Order: sequence, then structure tokens, then C-alpha cells
Amino acid sequence: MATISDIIEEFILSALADDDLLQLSRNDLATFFSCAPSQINYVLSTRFTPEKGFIIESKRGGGGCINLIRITDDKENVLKSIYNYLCEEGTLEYNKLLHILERLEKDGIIDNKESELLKITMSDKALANPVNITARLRAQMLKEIVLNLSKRS
Amino acid sequence: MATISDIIEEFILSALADDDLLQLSRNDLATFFSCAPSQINYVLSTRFTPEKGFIIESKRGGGGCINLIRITDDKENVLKSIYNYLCEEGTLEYNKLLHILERLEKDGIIDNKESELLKITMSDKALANPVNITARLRAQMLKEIVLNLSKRS
DNA sequence: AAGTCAAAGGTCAAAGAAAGTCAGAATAAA
DNA sequence: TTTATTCTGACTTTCTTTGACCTTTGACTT
Repeated sequence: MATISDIIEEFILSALADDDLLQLSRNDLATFFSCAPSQINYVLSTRFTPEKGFIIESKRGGGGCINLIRITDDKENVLKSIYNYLCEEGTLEYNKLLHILERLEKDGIIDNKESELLKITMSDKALANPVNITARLRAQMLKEIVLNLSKRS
Repeated sequence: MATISDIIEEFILSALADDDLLQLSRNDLATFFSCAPSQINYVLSTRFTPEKGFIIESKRGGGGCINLIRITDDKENVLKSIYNYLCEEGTLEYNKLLHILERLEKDGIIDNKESELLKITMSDKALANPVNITARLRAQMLKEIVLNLSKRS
């Protein structure tokens, strides 16, 4: 049975068509489908996830809106596998980071300057903290990076 | 959707063109855009900040006006001032980071790709942690970055 | 010189306009 | 019936817009 979420999903997909970017107004959509605005969040967060190849960006306040971005690329597989690795592990030692950066660089997903910058940014010193969550932070950060690298085409 | 603030920002930027100085009349601008005069202050204080490389000077009273000045420091000074700022503050909110990155980019110290990468790497989400040291971590990370950027060139 | 006044610009708090979150109710599936 | 998914509404956060009130300045009077 098709729920309202399914219908909204369909609607968004067809509005996206072949593009990989769509601007949405949460309130307008909710009004159009006579549902709670937060229903839109639900649809987006369950159907348009990174795992399914989508990224959501948004701005609040006056003139705010939601940007739905589709990831389409060959690099996608490399990124996905790194992403999955990070999800499974949950932590990332500096050494392992170096290996991953090397791989990203070799595959042309990031350049040397970027790689160097990330080494500094995610070094043990930069992430020093009193509760020893360094490796976890690093994993978290790299996850975000990988997600967003997919947007680069 | 573009707000009136966005439109005024655009207008000012194009009026500024490549110059380093622009004289504005708050009232005239407000009349031209049919908005409250204080709206001009809002635009100036959110979009033409020191972090973005601008200085505002103004004179009240009859014949008063607003001077918008673009600052173009040399790299060393920019990096030094950012480093000092970070040392003093000790923490760095995401919004402030955006301004600093924009400035580094405008001054040619980092390129757009690097800036984007750092935004992601140092986002609230990437740095989420259970003990609320996000802003402190961010300051720490950026300090390391700034130190290393001065080694470039 | 001192006082007055109108013409700038400044400040701040409140209202408005989006989107986000989350717990719990309702519904569907197993 | 138990479990998982979907829906809703109250509350929060972020950004924008407005208006009432404040300060500064220069010109004009006295």
C-alpha cells in the first residue's frame, strides 16, 4: 500500500527527473500534500539518504530552502566503500587516515594540496582532547568528507 | 529564494566592483529598496564583516554617510591576525569559520576546493561529540592549519 | 560662543519566516 | 500480538525584517 511518504517520494523523484539538483520548499510541499511539514523531513531522511545517493542541504530563516543533491559518479564506489568502512569501524587512527588519503589522491578524487591540508587538520595534535575521542572524531570527519566529495563531479 | 538582504548585498558588491572604497547613503539605499534603514545596517553587519575583508566607517549628522572599505592585507598579516584571534578566543563557532575561510580564499591563501573541504571537515556534524568541545576543537584545528599555511610559499 | 534643530546614522528587541528535532500516537507488517 | 514504520504537533534554532528610540553632526540663530 502506498503511504503519503511513498507518494511524496515519487513526486520528488519525478521533479528531479534527470537533474542532480532540486530546490524544495518544505512548507510548500507540506501544504501541497496536506501534511505536517516534518513529514517532509521524514521522507527526506528515510528515502533520500547518502546510502541511496542523495545529499540534503538546507538554510533556515527567511528565504530558507532545502537543496536535494543527487550523487552520480564513478568515484561513487570508492567513496561508498570508504564510507561503509568508516561506518563499520567507527574510529580511525592517523595511520589509517594516511592510507585512505593516499588512495583518494591516487584515484584523482582529491589533489595533493587537499590531502596535505587534511593531514594537518586531522592530526593527533589538531584533534587533541581530554576525553580521548580522537580516532572517533577522525572517522566522523572523514565520513562527512567522503559524503561531500561525491558531490564533486 | 533571494531575500532583500541578498539583493542589497549583490547591489553593493557590483557597485563596489574592483574598487576598495564605496560611499553609501543609508537612507537613499533604504528608499531605493523600500526597506527600513536599519536593514542596511543588517546587510552590512552580516555580509561586509572584517572576517570577509571589509571595514565600515560612517559619519552621522548632516551630510553623513557610510564608507565601505575593502581591505587587502598581505598573507603573513592575515594569517597572523587569524592565529592571534584563535589564541585569544580559544573556540570557534562554525559561522565564524565560514568567514575566515572566505577571507583566506579571497586572499589567495587557499583555493575554493580547499575551503569547501575544510567547511565539511570542521562542520558541527563532523565534530559532534558527547562533551561539547566542538568549538574548541575547531579553533585548535584551524590553528594548526594556519601555522602550516604560513610554511607554504 | 552657546543654544537649537533637523538630518544623518546606530542600536536593540520583538516579530516574522523558514527549517530542524524528537517523543509519542497511529498505522501497517510480521 | 508484537514489532517496525509512518505521521503529527509542540518546541527549537537560525536568519530576516521592522520599528521605536538614541546619538552625532553641522548649520543656523541669538
